[in-house]
Amino acid sequence: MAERDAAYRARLEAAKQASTLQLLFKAARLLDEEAVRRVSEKPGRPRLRRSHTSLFPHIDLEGTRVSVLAERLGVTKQAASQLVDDLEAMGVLERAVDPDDARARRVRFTARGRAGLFDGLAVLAALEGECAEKIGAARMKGLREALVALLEKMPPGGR
Amino acid sequence: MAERDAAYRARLEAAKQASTLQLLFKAARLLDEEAVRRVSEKPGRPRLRRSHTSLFPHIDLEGTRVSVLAERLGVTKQAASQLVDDLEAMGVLERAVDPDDARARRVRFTARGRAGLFDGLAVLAALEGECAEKIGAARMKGLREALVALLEKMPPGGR
DNA sequence: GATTTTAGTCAACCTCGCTTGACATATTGG
DNA sequence: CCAATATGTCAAGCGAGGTTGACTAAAATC
Repeated sequence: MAERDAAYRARLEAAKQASTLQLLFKAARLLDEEAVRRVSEKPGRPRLRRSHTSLFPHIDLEGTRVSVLAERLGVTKQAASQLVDDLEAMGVLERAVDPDDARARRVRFTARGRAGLFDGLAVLAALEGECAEKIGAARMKGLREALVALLEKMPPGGR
Repeated sequence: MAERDAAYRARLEAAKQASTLQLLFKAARLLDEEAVRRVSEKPGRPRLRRSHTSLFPHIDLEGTRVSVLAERLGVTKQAASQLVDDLEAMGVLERAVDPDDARARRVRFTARGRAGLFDGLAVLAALEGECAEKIGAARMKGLREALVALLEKMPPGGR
């Protein structure tokens, strides 16, 4: 029994030590938490949730229809509409008319929304700068190269 | 107006290109999804959720009290107890008596739970091997070194 | 030995992030 | 011009992942 326990412990330890993926997950989680913490720390900011921010990259400059947003997010249009509702109430997005189709609306950023977006990106850039300082430019470069290579080979087919 | 739009677009593009952190988040998310997909693909496995697996690293070999688990997870003991309930029903964990304290129970893995744990770690190791193949050993080493350095300088104080 | 604290559970409820279903309105296609 | 289709909203509901409050039983404290 004691032997089996020792073997168990040893295998667990080995797995922990070996897994670069676990390190990746942990680092991503911690940094993400830190970024969210810093952004939401700023007073006068609407209380954004992750589901809200995940919408942002999909909003085109000229405005994007709710159904298109839903498709890009992989959710129903009702769900997308709900997110837009929230962000509209916060003054981040607005629904403009679509000149080509009276049924549709074009969801786009307000001036305030754009400003907030850039603020958020600035926070991220600052955090990244701190990381580079801590681990050195060489390691940061290695990190970036590995991630770029990894992402290039990932999306198609998954495996 | 067209000028402002161009500036907006340019700033967004710059931010996207520059952010190694965003690459990190994306890679972690995709790999995590892939790992979860592979593990839950295996038939005959209990349907674990992330909240369940997040409990595992906190369970000691000799068993761990629910209140300790709650503390380590940063949730209430009721929430931790709920997770243990689920995993007990799946046959992954069990509540053993605590010889030192008749109020307490010691939550520990069942034999089946341990086996499943190692299966999961094996899946992770396989996925990591595939990544290394795709990007090359040198880049994988660079990735690992950067992550180790990063995590060493992160937990205390955060910033 | 009485009182207070600690370990754990039961029950009700909450928010978040979605879904399905029903519907009004506008556009497109035969 | 009428039927079929597409855009979006309203309403209800659900599962995940928690929370708070009330309670029991066993230790610890005095």
